[in-house]
Amino acid sequence: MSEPDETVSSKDTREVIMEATFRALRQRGYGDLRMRHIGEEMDLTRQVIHYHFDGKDDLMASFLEYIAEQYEGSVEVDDDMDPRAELDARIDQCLFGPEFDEFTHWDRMKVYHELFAHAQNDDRHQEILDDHYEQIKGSIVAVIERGIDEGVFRDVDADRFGQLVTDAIHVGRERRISLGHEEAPEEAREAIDEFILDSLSVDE
Amino acid sequence: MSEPDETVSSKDTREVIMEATFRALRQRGYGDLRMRHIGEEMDLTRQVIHYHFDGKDDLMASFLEYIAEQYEGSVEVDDDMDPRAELDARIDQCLFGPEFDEFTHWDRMKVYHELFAHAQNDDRHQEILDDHYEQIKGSIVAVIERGIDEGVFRDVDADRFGQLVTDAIHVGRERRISLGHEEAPEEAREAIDEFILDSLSVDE
DNA sequence: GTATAACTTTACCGGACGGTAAATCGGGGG
DNA sequence: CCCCCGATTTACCGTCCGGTAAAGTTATAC
Repeated sequence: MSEPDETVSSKDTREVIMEATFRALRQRGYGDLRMRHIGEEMDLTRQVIHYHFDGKDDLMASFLEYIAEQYEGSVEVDDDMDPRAELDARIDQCLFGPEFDEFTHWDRMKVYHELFAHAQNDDRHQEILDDHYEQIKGSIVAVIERGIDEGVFRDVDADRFGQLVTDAIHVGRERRISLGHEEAPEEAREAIDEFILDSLSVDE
Repeated sequence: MSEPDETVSSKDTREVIMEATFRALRQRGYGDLRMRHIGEEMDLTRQVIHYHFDGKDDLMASFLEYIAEQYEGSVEVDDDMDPRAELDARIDQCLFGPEFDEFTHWDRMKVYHELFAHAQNDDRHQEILDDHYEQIKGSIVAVIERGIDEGVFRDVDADRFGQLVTDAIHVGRERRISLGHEEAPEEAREAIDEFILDSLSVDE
């Protein structure tokens, strides 16, 4: 039931369900999420969910793909940006923004990190999130490689540096979300600059 | 109901319940944990839990304190260790060991990180975990400060470096647990060495 | 206009959930 | 010997859960 349907209205309805799931998940958290709550966040009744998805597990897997896709699609960089500027933009985007439609960056991250933790008990979720991790890390690795080619970065192991940056972003967000450390994303940004990006520059 | 009881047997029973909770949590995961499952992991019936704890929420908060305490108590360092050796030992302990009784390091970490993610929806859990984070980070900051005093480390911001190390440990574990990246803890160890500890040494 | 297919609603179910009341057990003091 | 009381078991309950069957609605094609 996860493959896209043909008709227009069913696509709309699936979108409506995804947004309702988001709203319910934001308010209740993953552990207290009930099909009924999702229904209450829509104009439609909760039983339509069972028509469009094969039960709760399928819904959650589809929702995880939906939110990961939104995340990936949200990255905007100019083609003519220099590598360092693009790298900065990507990092800032992961740590601080952007907002679109009714949901804030931290709404999305709260839900994302909650599903991330749950993935250890769900192979399907783990697979989706691993793909997404590779995608995010890959986009950072790519810009580092471009910087090396263009001579603005030192000839480092791009994969390794990309992973460091990705992980530093992740833990900065998580400390804010799980422990309530409001300053954690800013601190993560500074640590990335000082300990990783500085050793990337050719003119250090 | 969280304060320690006086009698001997009630203390034993609480311990039995904690261990049963651990076993159930390891097998089922937090989201699928039921009072019934904990009962099945003990010789006692599940209703004794309600005699010793004020329901599931109180049980889980007590369990979180129990597991955090175990974690803290597990760190063994000699008093006469030099700061760099103690720092290495503490990092390795957080990343790789030790095991005690029937549970492995990763059993404990799986449960710990799952509760960590849940803390964003539970103020009591957040408070306990924040205290624990400060404790772990504090022990690392302390040894860095000692190293600075003894002249084996450069005069850096010990609090900042302690946080970097703590966070790098956390994300290395999480990537292994949530995404199944078996090599992540090793990579975290190498990254800590190369990017953080190297810039601590006076003889770089 | 009416047959058909897509979609939505109404009504309902069996089971699992956390929790409680009351009965029972078992050891120490009188 | 029995009473007391903390500890545990047995039996049970009201509620909520995810899911389904069937009726109703709407739009389109012929």
